[in-house]
Amino acid sequence: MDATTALPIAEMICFSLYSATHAMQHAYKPLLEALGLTYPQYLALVALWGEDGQTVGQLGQALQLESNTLTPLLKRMEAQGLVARARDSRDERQVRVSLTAPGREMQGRAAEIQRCILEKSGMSLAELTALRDQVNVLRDQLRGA
Amino acid sequence: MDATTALPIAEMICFSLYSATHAMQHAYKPLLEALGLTYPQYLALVALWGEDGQTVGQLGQALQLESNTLTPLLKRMEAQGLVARARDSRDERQVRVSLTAPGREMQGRAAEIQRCILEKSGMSLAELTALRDQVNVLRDQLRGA
DNA sequence: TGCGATTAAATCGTGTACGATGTATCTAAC
DNA sequence: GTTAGATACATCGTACACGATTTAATCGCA
Repeated sequence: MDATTALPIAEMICFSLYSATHAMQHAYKPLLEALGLTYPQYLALVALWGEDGQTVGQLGQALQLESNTLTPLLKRMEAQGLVARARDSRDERQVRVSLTAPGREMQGRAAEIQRCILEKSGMSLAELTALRDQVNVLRDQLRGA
Repeated sequence: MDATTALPIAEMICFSLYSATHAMQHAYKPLLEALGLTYPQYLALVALWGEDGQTVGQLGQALQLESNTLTPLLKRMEAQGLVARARDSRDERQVRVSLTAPGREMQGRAAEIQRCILEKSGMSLAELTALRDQVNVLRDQLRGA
Protein backbone atom coordinates (compact mmCIF):
# COMPACT_ATOMS: atom_id res chain seq x y z
CA MET A 1 0.00 0.00 0.00
CA ASP A 2 1.30 3.36 -1.11
CA ALA A 3 1.59 5.71 1.84
CA THR A 4 0.20 8.64 -0.13
CA THR A 5 -2.74 6.86 -1.73
CA ALA A 6 -6.02 6.19 0.00
CA LEU A 7 -7.38 2.67 -0.15
CA PRO A 8 -10.33 2.02 -2.46
CA ILE A 9 -13.58 1.99 -0.57
CA ALA A 10 -14.10 -1.73 -1.05
CA GLU A 11 -10.80 -2.49 0.67
CA MET A 12 -11.34 -0.47 3.80
CA ILE A 13 -12.06 -2.35 7.02
CA CYS A 14 -14.10 0.59 8.27
CA PHE A 15 -16.40 0.28 5.29
CA SER A 16 -16.73 -3.48 5.80
CA LEU A 17 -17.97 -2.89 9.33
CA TYR A 18 -20.21 -0.05 8.21
CA SER A 19 -21.87 -2.05 5.43
CA ALA A 20 -22.01 -5.30 7.42
CA THR A 21 -23.81 -3.46 10.23
CA HIS A 22 -26.33 -2.14 7.73
CA ALA A 23 -26.75 -5.61 6.21
CA MET A 24 -27.29 -7.04 9.68
CA GLN A 25 -29.93 -4.45 10.52
CA HIS A 26 -31.57 -5.11 7.18
CA ALA A 27 -31.68 -8.83 7.94
CA TYR A 28 -33.23 -8.19 11.34
CA LYS A 29 -35.77 -5.68 10.10
CA PRO A 30 -38.52 -7.97 8.79
CA LEU A 31 -38.21 -10.18 11.88
CA LEU A 32 -38.37 -7.23 14.27
CA GLU A 33 -41.15 -5.54 12.36
CA ALA A 34 -43.43 -8.39 13.36
CA LEU A 35 -42.77 -7.42 16.97
CA GLY A 36 -43.05 -3.68 16.35
CA LEU A 37 -39.43 -3.16 17.34
CA THR A 38 -36.53 -1.28 15.81
CA TYR A 39 -33.06 -2.74 15.95
CA PRO A 40 -31.72 -0.52 18.78
CA GLN A 41 -34.93 -1.12 20.71
CA TYR A 42 -34.38 -4.86 20.33
CA LEU A 43 -30.82 -4.51 21.65
CA ALA A 44 -32.15 -2.57 24.64
CA LEU A 45 -34.64 -5.35 25.33
CA VAL A 46 -31.90 -7.98 25.14
CA ALA A 47 -29.90 -6.00 27.67
CA LEU A 48 -32.93 -5.79 29.98
CA TRP A 49 -33.69 -9.50 29.63
CA GLY A 50 -30.17 -10.07 30.87
CA GLU A 51 -30.65 -7.72 33.81
CA ASP A 52 -33.92 -5.99 34.56
CA GLY A 53 -34.15 -2.68 36.34
CA GLN A 54 -30.94 -1.18 35.01
CA THR A 55 -30.41 2.55 35.13
CA VAL A 56 -30.20 4.57 31.93
CA GLY A 57 -26.48 4.86 32.54
CA GLN A 58 -26.02 1.12 32.95
CA LEU A 59 -27.95 0.48 29.77
CA GLY A 60 -25.75 3.05 28.09
CA GLN A 61 -22.67 1.15 29.27
CA ALA A 62 -24.07 -2.10 27.93
CA LEU A 63 -25.15 -0.67 24.59
CA GLN A 64 -22.46 1.99 24.28
CA LEU A 65 -25.02 4.74 23.95
CA GLU A 66 -25.51 8.01 25.79
CA SER A 67 -28.62 9.33 27.46
CA ASN A 68 -29.24 11.66 24.52
CA THR A 69 -29.91 8.57 22.40
CA LEU A 70 -31.40 6.32 25.07
CA THR A 71 -33.88 8.70 26.64
CA PRO A 72 -36.07 9.17 23.56
CA LEU A 73 -35.65 5.50 22.58
CA LEU A 74 -36.79 4.35 26.03
CA LYS A 75 -39.67 6.81 25.99
CA ARG A 76 -40.90 5.27 22.75
CA MET A 77 -40.61 1.82 24.28
CA GLU A 78 -42.49 3.03 27.34
CA ALA A 79 -45.22 4.44 25.09
CA GLN A 80 -45.49 0.96 23.54
CA GLY A 81 -45.87 -0.57 26.96
CA LEU A 82 -42.66 -2.62 26.83
CA VAL A 83 -40.83 -0.94 29.71
CA ALA A 84 -41.49 1.35 32.65
CA ARG A 85 -39.23 4.25 33.59
CA ALA A 86 -39.01 5.48 37.18
CA ARG A 87 -36.63 7.60 39.22
CA ASP A 88 -34.58 5.65 41.73
CA SER A 89 -35.86 6.54 45.20
CA ARG A 90 -32.37 6.28 46.72
CA ASP A 91 -30.75 8.48 44.07
CA GLU A 92 -33.27 10.60 42.27
CA ARG A 93 -30.76 11.47 39.58
CA GLN A 94 -30.99 7.95 38.20
CA VAL A 95 -33.84 6.51 36.17
CA ARG A 96 -34.41 2.77 36.38
CA VAL A 97 -35.84 0.95 33.40
CA SER A 98 -37.83 -2.18 34.10
CA LEU A 99 -39.60 -4.65 31.86
CA THR A 100 -43.37 -4.84 31.80
CA ALA A 101 -45.10 -8.19 31.30
CA PRO A 102 -45.32 -7.68 27.51
CA GLY A 103 -41.66 -6.67 27.45
CA ARG A 104 -40.67 -9.81 29.31
CA GLU A 105 -42.86 -12.05 27.21
CA MET A 106 -41.20 -10.88 24.05
CA GLN A 107 -38.06 -12.79 25.01
CA GLY A 108 -39.69 -16.03 23.99
CA ARG A 109 -39.84 -14.88 20.40
CA ALA A 110 -36.26 -13.65 20.35
CA ALA A 111 -34.65 -17.08 20.21
CA GLU A 112 -36.51 -17.66 16.97
CA ILE A 113 -35.11 -14.43 15.57
CA GLN A 114 -31.56 -15.37 16.47
CA ARG A 115 -31.95 -18.77 14.87
CA CYS A 116 -33.17 -17.04 11.74
CA ILE A 117 -30.18 -14.71 11.60
CA LEU A 118 -27.78 -17.55 12.28
CA GLU A 119 -29.28 -19.39 9.34
CA LYS A 120 -29.15 -16.34 7.07
CA SER A 121 -25.51 -15.79 7.95
CA GLY A 122 -24.61 -19.08 6.32
CA MET A 123 -21.88 -19.52 8.90
CA SER A 124 -21.49 -21.98 11.75
CA LEU A 125 -21.91 -20.89 15.33
CA ALA A 126 -18.20 -21.54 15.86
CA GLU A 127 -17.24 -19.34 12.91
CA LEU A 128 -19.51 -16.54 14.08
CA THR A 129 -18.16 -16.77 17.62
CA ALA A 130 -14.58 -16.52 16.37
CA LEU A 131 -15.47 -13.59 14.14
CA ARG A 132 -17.30 -11.88 16.98
CA ASP A 133 -14.25 -12.18 19.23
CA GLN A 134 -11.98 -10.68 16.61
CA VAL A 135 -14.37 -7.82 15.94
CA ASN A 136 -14.50 -7.21 19.69
CA VAL A 137 -10.71 -7.05 19.85
CA LEU A 138 -10.69 -4.39 17.16
CA ARG A 139 -13.52 -2.50 18.82
CA ASP A 140 -11.84 -2.51 22.22
CA GLN A 141 -8.56 -1.37 20.71
CA LEU A 142 -10.30 1.53 18.97
CA ARG A 143 -12.08 2.47 22.16
CA GLY A 144 -8.97 2.38 24.27
CA ALA A 145 -6.66 4.25 21.95
CA MET B 1 -26.87 -22.40 23.58
CA ASP B 2 -30.37 -23.12 24.74
CA ALA B 3 -32.81 -22.88 21.88
CA THR B 4 -35.37 -21.00 23.95
CA THR B 5 -33.02 -18.51 25.59
CA ALA B 6 -31.72 -15.38 23.94
CA LEU B 7 -27.99 -14.77 24.02
CA PRO B 8 -26.69 -12.08 26.36
CA ILE B 9 -26.07 -8.85 24.54
CA ALA B 10 -22.29 -9.11 24.90
CA GLU B 11 -22.27 -12.45 23.08
CA MET B 12 -24.21 -11.42 20.02
CA ILE B 13 -22.32 -10.99 16.78
CA CYS B 14 -24.81 -8.36 15.67
CA PHE B 15 -23.97 -6.26 18.69
CA SER B 16 -20.25 -6.68 18.06
CA LEU B 17 -20.66 -5.23 14.59
CA TYR B 18 -22.96 -2.52 15.88
CA SER B 19 -20.61 -1.38 18.62
CA ALA B 20 -17.45 -1.82 16.53
CA THR B 21 -18.95 0.40 13.83
CA HIS B 22 -19.68 3.04 16.44
CA ALA B 23 -16.16 2.72 17.86
CA MET B 24 -14.74 3.10 14.36
CA GLN B 25 -16.76 6.21 13.68
CA HIS B 26 -15.72 7.57 17.04
CA ALA B 27 -12.05 6.96 16.16
CA TYR B 28 -12.46 8.73 12.84
CA LYS B 29 -14.38 11.67 14.23
CA PRO B 30 -11.54 13.86 15.54
CA LEU B 31 -9.53 13.21 12.37
CA LEU B 32 -12.44 14.04 10.08
CA GLU B 33 -13.49 17.04 12.11
CA ALA B 34 -10.24 18.73 11.09
CA LEU B 35 -11.42 18.40 7.49
CA GLY B 36 -15.00 19.41 8.24
CA LEU B 37 -16.28 16.00 7.17
CA THR B 38 -18.68 13.49 8.67
CA TYR B 39 -17.96 9.80 8.39
CA PRO B 40 -20.45 9.02 5.59
CA GLN B 41 -19.27 12.12 3.74
CA TYR B 42 -15.73 10.81 3.98
CA LEU B 43 -16.81 7.44 2.58
CA ALA B 44 -18.52 9.23 -0.31
CA LEU B 45 -15.30 11.12 -1.02
CA VAL B 46 -13.28 7.90 -0.97
CA ALA B 47 -15.68 6.44 -3.51
CA LEU B 48 -15.33 9.52 -5.71
CA TRP B 49 -11.53 9.51 -5.45
CA GLY B 50 -11.71 5.99 -6.83
CA GLU B 51 -13.98 7.05 -9.67
CA ASP B 52 -15.01 10.62 -10.28
CA GLY B 53 -18.27 11.59 -11.95
CA GLN B 54 -20.36 8.70 -10.66
CA THR B 55 -24.12 8.94 -10.69
CA VAL B 56 -26.06 9.02 -7.45
CA GLY B 57 -27.12 5.46 -8.19
CA GLN B 58 -23.55 4.26 -8.70
CA LEU B 59 -22.47 5.91 -5.47
CA GLY B 60 -25.40 4.22 -3.80
CA GLN B 61 -24.19 0.87 -5.12
CA ALA B 62 -20.69 1.52 -3.82
CA LEU B 63 -21.81 2.76 -0.40
CA GLN B 64 -24.95 0.66 -0.11
CA LEU B 65 -27.11 3.72 0.38
CA GLU B 66 -30.27 4.93 -1.34
CA SER B 67 -30.98 8.28 -2.89
CA ASN B 68 -33.05 9.28 0.12
CA THR B 69 -29.85 9.21 2.18
CA LEU B 70 -27.39 10.29 -0.49
CA THR B 71 -29.22 13.27 -1.93
CA PRO B 72 -29.19 15.39 1.24
CA LEU B 73 -25.67 14.20 2.08
CA LEU B 74 -24.38 15.21 -1.35
CA LYS B 75 -26.19 18.52 -1.16
CA ARG B 76 -24.37 19.31 2.07
CA MET B 77 -21.08 18.38 0.43
CA GLU B 78 -21.96 20.56 -2.52
CA ALA B 79 -22.72 23.44 -0.17
CA GLN B 80 -19.24 22.94 1.30
CA GLY B 81 -17.73 23.14 -2.17
CA LEU B 82 -16.37 19.59 -2.19
CA VAL B 83 -18.44 18.23 -5.06
CA ALA B 84 -20.63 19.46 -7.92
CA ARG B 85 -23.96 17.89 -8.84
CA ALA B 86 -25.27 18.05 -12.40
CA ARG B 87 -27.91 16.24 -14.43
CA ASP B 88 -26.46 13.95 -17.07
CA SER B 89 -27.17 15.53 -20.46
CA ARG B 90 -27.66 12.13 -22.11
CA ASP B 91 -30.07 10.90 -19.45
CA GLU B 92 -31.57 13.71 -17.46
CA ARG B 93 -32.87 11.32 -14.83
CA GLN B 94 -29.35 10.74 -13.62
CA VAL B 95 -27.32 13.16 -11.52
CA ARG B 96 -23.56 12.96 -11.82
CA VAL B 97 -21.40 13.87 -8.85
CA SER B 98 -17.95 15.22 -9.58
CA LEU B 99 -15.13 16.36 -7.36
CA THR B 100 -14.18 20.01 -7.19
CA ALA B 101 -10.53 21.02 -6.74
CA PRO B 102 -10.91 21.20 -2.94
CA GLY B 103 -12.63 17.82 -2.96
CA ARG B 104 -9.79 16.28 -4.95
CA GLU B 105 -7.09 17.89 -2.84
CA MET B 106 -8.51 16.39 0.30
CA GLN B 107 -7.32 12.98 -0.82
CA GLY B 108 -3.79 13.88 0.14
CA ARG B 109 -4.81 14.16 3.76
CA ALA B 110 -6.72 10.89 3.77
CA ALA B 111 -3.67 8.62 3.75
CA GLU B 112 -2.64 10.21 7.02
CA ILE B 113 -6.06 9.44 8.48
CA GLN B 114 -5.91 5.81 7.45
CA ARG B 115 -2.43 5.45 8.94
CA CYS B 116 -3.81 6.90 12.15
CA ILE B 117 -6.70 4.43 12.28
CA LEU B 118 -4.40 1.54 11.45
CA GLU B 119 -2.24 2.54 14.37
CA LYS B 120 -5.19 2.95 16.74
CA SER B 121 -6.49 -0.48 15.77
CA GLY B 122 -3.40 -2.07 17.28
CA MET B 123 -3.57 -4.77 14.62
CA SER B 124 -1.33 -5.55 11.69
CA LEU B 125 -2.39 -4.80 8.14
CA ALA B 126 -2.54 -8.55 7.50
CA GLU B 127 -4.81 -9.14 10.50
CA LEU B 128 -7.12 -6.32 9.47
CA THR B 129 -7.25 -7.56 5.91
CA ALA B 130 -8.18 -11.06 7.06
CA LEU B 131 -10.82 -9.67 9.41
CA ARG B 132 -12.20 -7.45 6.67
CA ASP B 133 -12.58 -10.42 4.33
CA GLN B 134 -14.45 -12.43 6.94
CA VAL B 135 -16.75 -9.53 7.74
CA ASN B 136 -17.40 -9.17 4.03
CA VAL B 137 -18.33 -12.83 3.77
CA LEU B 138 -20.86 -12.42 6.54
CA ARG B 139 -22.20 -9.21 5.02
CA ASP B 140 -22.61 -10.74 1.57
CA GLN B 141 -24.35 -13.77 3.04
CA LEU B 142 -26.80 -11.55 4.91
CA ARG B 143 -27.45 -9.50 1.81
CA GLY B 144 -28.03 -12.52 -0.37
CA ALA B 145 -30.24 -14.47 1.95
C1' DT C 1 -23.99 23.41 57.76
C1' DG C 2 -23.29 25.31 53.39
C1' DC C 3 -21.87 25.52 48.82
C1' DG C 4 -18.97 24.50 44.83
C1' DA C 5 -17.97 20.40 42.12
C1' DT C 6 -19.59 16.25 40.30
C1' DT C 7 -22.92 13.17 38.45
C1' DA C 8 -27.23 11.45 35.84
C1' DA C 9 -30.77 12.42 32.69
C1' DA C 10 -32.91 15.24 29.66
C1' DT C 11 -32.99 18.65 25.93
C1' DC C 12 -31.46 20.73 21.59
C1' DG C 13 -29.50 20.91 16.99
C1' DT C 14 -27.40 18.54 13.09
C1' DG C 15 -26.66 14.61 10.30
C1' DT C 16 -27.41 10.15 8.88
C1' DA C 17 -30.61 5.84 7.59
C1' DC C 18 -34.61 4.19 5.41
C1' DG C 19 -39.66 3.00 4.04
C1' DA C 20 -43.06 5.12 1.35
C1' DT C 21 -44.23 8.21 -1.98
C1' DG C 22 -43.74 11.82 -5.64
C1' DT C 23 -41.91 13.61 -10.03
C1' DA C 24 -39.45 13.89 -14.13
C1' DT C 25 -37.37 11.28 -17.74
C1' DC C 26 -36.65 7.51 -20.65
C1' DT C 27 -37.96 3.14 -23.18
C1' DA C 28 -40.78 0.11 -25.75
C1' DA C 29 -44.56 -1.34 -28.14
C1' DC C 30 -47.90 -0.02 -30.84
C1' DG D 1 -46.06 10.15 -32.18
C1' DT D 2 -48.62 8.28 -27.87
C1' DT D 3 -48.66 6.23 -23.91
C1' DA D 4 -47.94 2.52 -20.33
C1' DG D 5 -44.41 1.00 -17.66
C1' DA D 6 -39.83 1.36 -15.88
C1' DT D 7 -36.08 4.07 -14.03
C1' DA D 8 -33.49 7.74 -11.29
C1' DC D 9 -33.58 10.97 -8.16
C1' DA D 10 -35.93 13.84 -4.71
C1' DT D 11 -39.08 14.52 -0.80
C1' DC D 12 -41.30 13.36 3.54
C1' DG D 13 -41.80 11.29 8.05
C1' DT D 14 -39.77 8.59 11.76
C1' DA D 15 -36.00 6.92 14.41
C1' DC D 16 -31.45 6.67 15.69
C1' DA D 17 -26.55 8.83 17.01
C1' DC D 18 -24.02 12.27 19.19
C1' DG D 19 -21.73 16.90 20.62
C1' DA D 20 -23.04 20.58 23.49
C1' DT D 21 -25.75 22.40 26.95
C1' DT D 22 -29.21 22.41 30.73
C1' DT D 23 -31.41 20.86 34.95
C1' DA D 24 -31.78 18.48 39.10
C1' DA D 25 -29.77 15.71 42.68
C1' DT D 26 -25.83 14.19 45.32
C1' DC D 27 -21.21 14.49 47.17
C1' DG D 28 -17.10 16.51 49.36
C1' DC D 29 -14.95 19.36 52.14
C1' DA D 30 -13.91 23.49 54.72
